[in-house]
Amino acid sequence: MTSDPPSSTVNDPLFDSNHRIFSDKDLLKIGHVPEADRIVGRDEEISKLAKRLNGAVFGSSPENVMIYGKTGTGKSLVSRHVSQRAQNAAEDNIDIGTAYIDCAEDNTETQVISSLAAKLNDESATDISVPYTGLSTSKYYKLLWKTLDTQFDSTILILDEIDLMNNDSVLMKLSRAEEAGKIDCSIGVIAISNKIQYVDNLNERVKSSFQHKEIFFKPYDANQLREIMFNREDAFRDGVLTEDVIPLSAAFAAQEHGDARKAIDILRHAGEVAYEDEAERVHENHVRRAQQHAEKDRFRELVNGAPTQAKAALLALTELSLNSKDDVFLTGRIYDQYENICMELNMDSLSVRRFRDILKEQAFLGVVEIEKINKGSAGGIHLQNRLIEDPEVVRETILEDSRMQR
DNA sequence: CTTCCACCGGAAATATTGGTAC
DNA sequence: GTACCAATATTTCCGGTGGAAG
Repeated sequence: MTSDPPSSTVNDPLFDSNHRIFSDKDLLKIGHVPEADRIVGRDEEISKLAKRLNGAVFGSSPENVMIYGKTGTGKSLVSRHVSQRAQNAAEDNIDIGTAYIDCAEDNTETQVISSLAAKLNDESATDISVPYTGLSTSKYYKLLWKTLDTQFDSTILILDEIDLMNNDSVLMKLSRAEEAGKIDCSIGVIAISNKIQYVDNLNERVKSSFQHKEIFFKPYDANQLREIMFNREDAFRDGVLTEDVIPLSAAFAAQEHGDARKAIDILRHAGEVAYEDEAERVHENHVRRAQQHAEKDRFRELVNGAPTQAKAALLALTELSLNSKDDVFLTGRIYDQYENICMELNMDSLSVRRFRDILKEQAFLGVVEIEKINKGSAGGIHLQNRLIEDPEVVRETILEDSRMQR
């Protein structure tokens, strides 16, 4: 997590180690955990969480905790911070393991368990190797238990964005492992979610075995956002930031329900914009442009990162939009166009059923908009699809892909 | 008030991908 | 190379929809 000091051994002038704008950009990275005295306005949450984990430090069981709060309110930050401190504070004869899993990446039971095992496993200490994939779920569990047993007295597991996981039973199995005598290591789970109803939707069996306390995180207010950013000012060189930059970024982020992640993103972007501009200092207009860029970039990335079939589908929709004055089209109409495109590009075309789902996925990502309409006896229920962004822009983005050339 | 159109969308079945272990 | 495994992609099948037309 800590970065290397800037090296001065590079003498090719093409790469300059003395960045004009940033002095330590890592401070603005998403996963960055600042030192204790730089965490703003979360004292209460920190001490609450610490109380729950207290047991681990002295060799008894930590409690499970469920943390709620919107994005960018410091949930992951505080969890990582407190668990790290618990690990450091543990008594001499006590070994605490900690692991952080983002369920947005590992969103199945097996992936979570295998990642946990891989992260906690110290091969030199356990003589176990955890394969990246290929084993059955139960084998991964066995590897995890073995790892925990041989290395730790207590473990704190952070499961971030747990609502994105498709299977609850991990929570149950983790809580039960100890009482079932499978392992001799206590486990405390910190589950993080931004949906308050998460627990309500849990399976009853899971709910009863995952006994937990709940902690709520409030959004940051504008003052706290500002303070957070001032705390990371060191990421920039001295005097590079003009006065308005931080307050303005804070204001933008405050509009997004006090999302500190957004605030820092904008700040970093503004620095990048200023750099590309060859400006000496970061000004207010860089922040504004950073804000706009962020939106466009996000969209381009969505389209660019889409699978080839999805691109073909979007291309069909774009061509229809460009060639008629309408901008909404029925799925069937788009499908015909899509089949033409596939034929010309010499690629396989998917079934209509699948095609519908692809459009729905794109709607979920915010690239298209779908409305359900009913034509009565003239044709029942249909979906009307519309591109949200300018078709010309979408078309250009898609055509950047070499597989889309005709 | 009923009919009826043709697409919608859930579910199950099947195929494909990408990996370990032996 | 063979047997497994999880995850994801796609196809097949089919009952459900709901408002305009009659």
